[in-house]
Amino acid sequence: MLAVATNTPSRNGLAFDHSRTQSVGDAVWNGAHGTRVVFARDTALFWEGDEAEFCYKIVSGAVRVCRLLSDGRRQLADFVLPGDLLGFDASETHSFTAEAIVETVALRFPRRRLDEIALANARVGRLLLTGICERLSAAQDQILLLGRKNASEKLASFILRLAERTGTDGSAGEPLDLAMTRTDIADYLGLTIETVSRTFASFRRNGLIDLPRAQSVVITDRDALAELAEGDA
Amino acid sequence: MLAVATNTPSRNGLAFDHSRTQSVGDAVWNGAHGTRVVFARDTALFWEGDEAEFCYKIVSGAVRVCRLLSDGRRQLADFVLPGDLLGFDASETHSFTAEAIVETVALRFPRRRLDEIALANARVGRLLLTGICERLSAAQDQILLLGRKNASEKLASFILRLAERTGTDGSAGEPLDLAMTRTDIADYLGLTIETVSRTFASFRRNGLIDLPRAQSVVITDRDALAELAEGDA
DNA sequence: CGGATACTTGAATGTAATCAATCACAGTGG
DNA sequence: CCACTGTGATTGATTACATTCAAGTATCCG
Repeated sequence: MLAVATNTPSRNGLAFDHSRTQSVGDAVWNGAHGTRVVFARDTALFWEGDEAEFCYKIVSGAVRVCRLLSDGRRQLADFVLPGDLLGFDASETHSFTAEAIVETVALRFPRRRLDEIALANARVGRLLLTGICERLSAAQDQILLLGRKNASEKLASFILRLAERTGTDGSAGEPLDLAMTRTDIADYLGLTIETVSRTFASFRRNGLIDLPRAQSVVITDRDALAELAEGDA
Repeated sequence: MLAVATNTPSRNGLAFDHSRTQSVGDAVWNGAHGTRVVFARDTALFWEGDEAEFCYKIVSGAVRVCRLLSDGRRQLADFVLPGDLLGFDASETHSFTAEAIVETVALRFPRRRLDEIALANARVGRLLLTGICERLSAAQDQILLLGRKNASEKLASFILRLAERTGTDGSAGEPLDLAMTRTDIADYLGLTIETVSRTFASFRRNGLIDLPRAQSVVITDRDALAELAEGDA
C-alpha cells in the first residue's frame, strides 16, 4: 500500500504513514476491492446531501467531517486519520461533508459492492463494525467534551488526544504539528478562534505548553494537561 | 415478542411497543439468540468500565447513556429507544454507563456469541452495522447541537426529535410525554436545569408549546420550533 | 397531611462571544 | 529589495448568554 507524502510541508502533521495505525485485518482492504484516490488540500471527498455512493478508508493525510447550520455556523464532528473509516451513513445520503485538510490518499469503495463483499465474507463485515464502533466511541467522547467541558478542558483534551492519535509524544524533540487552522480547532471544540487563541496563550503563560510556531505545540507539563482534560484540576 | 408496559404511568412517554420501530430484519433477533431481561426504573444495564460482556437491543422502555467527569459533571450521550442497539463498544470495557429511565425490556446478547453468529451469518452482521451507523449519525447530530446551538435551538431540536423518534405528533390530542426529568434533559443538551426550565417557559410564553404538566408537551407552532431547531430563526 | 423531590422563577455573576485593532507571515509584483 | 496584499493568529474592550446562588412553588407518595 502506498503512503504518499503530503505536498504541503508546513502542514504535514497529520500526514502519517498508514502503517502506524495498521490493524490485523488490513489485508482484507487490499486487492481489487478498493480504488486508490487522492484529494488535494481543501477539496471535498463528498458533500452533505450527496448520494452516499462511496465510502472510504483513509490511507494518509487527514479529513475533517463537518456540518453547517443555515446561518453559516460550522461544527466539525470528527477528524478522520489514516486507518479510520469514513462515509458509512445509514441513510442513502451523506449527513456530513468530508474535506481533506492536507493532501489525502484514501481507498474508495462503492457502498453497494462493499455490501456484497461483507455479505459474502463475514470477516469483512466485522472489520467494518469494529471501525464504526471506534468512530461512535470517539463521537461520544466529543459529546462529553462539548457538553460539559470549559474552554481550557476542551483544548487540553484536544492536544492530548491529537498527540495520542498521531503517535507523537509532543516533547521538544518531537513537537506536535497541527495540520488544522485555529478555525478548524474552534469549530471542532465548539469555541471561537479568539477563545482558542487565548487559551493557547494561557497554556503557554502557565508553562503547560510551548508554541514555537502557531502550528507547532511542545507539551511541557503533560500531567497538568491531563488533569485539566479529565476535569480534575 | 412481548411488549411489556411500564409500571410508572406518569412517565411512560417513551415506553413504546417495539413494533412501532420494527425493521425488516427483526426476525433474526428472535429465537434462541437473545435473553429477554427487564430493568426497573433507574437501574443500570451496565456501568462505565464494566467488562463489555453483553450488548442489547431495546424492546420497550428507554435508556440513558451517560458519562461523568471526575467532579460529578454529567453528560448524556444518547437516549436509546425501542429498536435501537446498545453496548457495542469497540474496546473490552464499556465507555459509558447505561441506565433505564423507565422500566425497560431488552434482548441481551453475549458479545462473544453474537460475534460468532455474525461471522456465521453475514446478514446479522449487516443488521448490526446498520444499527450502529444509526447511533453514529445520531451522535453527529448531537455534536452539532452541543457545539453550535444556543439554549432555545437545543430545546427546540430536542422536542422535535423526540416527537419524531417516538412517533408522537405532539398535538393537543396526542401530547408528547417526557419520560425523562429536567435534569436528564439538561445533561443531554449540555445545559443546567434552570436554563431548560426557563426555555420551556419562554416557548410557552411565545406560543410555541403548551405545558399542561411538566412532563407533557403540546406543540402549538411546529414551524417556529423547526426554524429554531435549524438555526433559521 | 407532611415530607421529599422536581420544577420554576429571580438576581447576580462569570465565561466565552462579539466587536475591533494589530501583528505575523507568505506570496506577489513593482 | 521592499512595499503591497491576503490570510491567519493574537490581543484588548465590551457585551451577552447561560450559570450560579437563592427562594419559592408544585407534585408525588408515603
